[in-house]
Amino acid sequence: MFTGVNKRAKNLPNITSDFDRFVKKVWQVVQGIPRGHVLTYGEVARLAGMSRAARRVSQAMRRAPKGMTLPWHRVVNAQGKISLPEDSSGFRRQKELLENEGIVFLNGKIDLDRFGYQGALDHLLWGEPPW
DNA sequence: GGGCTGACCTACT
DNA sequence: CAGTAGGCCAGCC
Repeated sequence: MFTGVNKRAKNLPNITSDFDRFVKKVWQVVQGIPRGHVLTYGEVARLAGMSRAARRVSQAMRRAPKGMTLPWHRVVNAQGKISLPEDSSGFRRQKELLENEGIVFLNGKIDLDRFGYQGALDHLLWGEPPW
């Protein structure tokens, strides 16, 4: 019986699972986030075709090949906050990268209406940068 | 298989 | 606004 049909074959890289496809889509989506804007994990998941896979987005980004340039710092949680321990080097690096793009933190939070998905649309439609 | 852990999210108090 | 509860699902014992 083929009980393993739907299982991911770790040792057979040419067999791609739904999750593998999701991972690659996440890379594309993240690479498409314009400078000076952010998306939430949930939005990235939805744009990558799995609306309930927000917790998988970080996994996907960590899997990016070494040479690949991913603006991973442009992904934050739904509260507009950096989802890393505040005392970690990763937190400081992400915050610095975002601030270098003109993103403003207010009480440790990014205003998603300005810098998030909707803000990016407004920017495209009206040509008014949020910064 | 079972249990536990996350760079999460939404809904509800 | 803060805190909680339940849901989510791949990966790693």
